[in-house]
Amino acid sequence: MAESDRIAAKTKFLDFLEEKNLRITAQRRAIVDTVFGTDQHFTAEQLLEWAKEKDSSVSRATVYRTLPLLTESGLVHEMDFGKDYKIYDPNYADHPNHNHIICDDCDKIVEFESDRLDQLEDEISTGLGFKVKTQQLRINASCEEMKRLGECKNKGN
Amino acid sequence: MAESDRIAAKTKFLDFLEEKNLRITAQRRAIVDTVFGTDQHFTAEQLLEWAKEKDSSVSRATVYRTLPLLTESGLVHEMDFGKDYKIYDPNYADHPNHNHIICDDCDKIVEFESDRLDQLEDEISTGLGFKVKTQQLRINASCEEMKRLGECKNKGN
DNA sequence: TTGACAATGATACTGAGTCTCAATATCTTC
DNA sequence: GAAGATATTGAGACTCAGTATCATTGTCAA
Repeated sequence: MAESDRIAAKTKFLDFLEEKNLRITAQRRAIVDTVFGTDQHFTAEQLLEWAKEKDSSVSRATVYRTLPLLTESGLVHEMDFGKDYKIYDPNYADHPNHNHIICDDCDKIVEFESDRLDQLEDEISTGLGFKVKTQQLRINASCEEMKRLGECKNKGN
Repeated sequence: MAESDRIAAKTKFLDFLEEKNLRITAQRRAIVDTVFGTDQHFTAEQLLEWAKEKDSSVSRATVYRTLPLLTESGLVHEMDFGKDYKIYDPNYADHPNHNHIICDDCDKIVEFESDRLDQLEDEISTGLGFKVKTQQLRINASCEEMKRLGECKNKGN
């Protein structure tokens, strides 16, 4: 994410708070700076850890309270890969329809977009009488190609 | 699921146990009878409750130990709709590639299959150098059509 | 029947996420 | 810039799905 995009995302979030009559606090600033200061996917616990480095007063409760605001604002995307924690993606504002492949062996995540896929999903949902709210294609795989290239640091077996 | 399919699924699972040198116990029989005695999707806790009705000696631990065997055998499919519990689908042996739409309002789940979708997913994954293990398209939606028909017992708002 | 060991139940434990509540910070109004 | 209404906070208790432990029991091949 370019520096300008980061600032834009931050500004959008502060605007979002204002629109909802929510207050801009030091803790929220630290959290938002953290989220839009990285390109990486992260977990709630990671975000807590990183945000604490910026402002040690940030607590677990505040992180968990702020995450729904970030997803509601459309700037961060919440993902579920069947692990017992959720993964958050801060690159969502720019690419609102991208999907993910996760390597079960090394947890590597690759993002991709496909207009054909989006179109097909909409077609199917509408045909079944549903109004789509969110859709997530999750592909669990093993990165054969990367294994060959030595990029997949196979954890298990 | 027709009676014959239920018996076939049960038999397949008992064969699966035998192949892996696992033992056929009264508790496993009760669990398997329960799973293939319904068409419904269920949670681990529901399965525990139902199986206990057949054999009160079935414990939570055994249910949680048996579920991975059922999914590994390919007869039951584990799904994750972003809730804090997993949902299991006993109709998987017959329709190994079906996907799901869940209504966020009333929790109604509708299954669907699409060859075009499967094909497209494979194409994309292969193109990215991954060998697909499992793929799950999850669509969270609201069942507009059903709301109109009064079938969606809207829980929230 | 026996014996190796797979499987069991009870229960303690884990860990992500939620809730509570008294104390504090923000923001608006004057 | 004080005051007051109230949104927000941190600490820690709590929830709850799922896992681990371990002594006891059940299965099944020999």
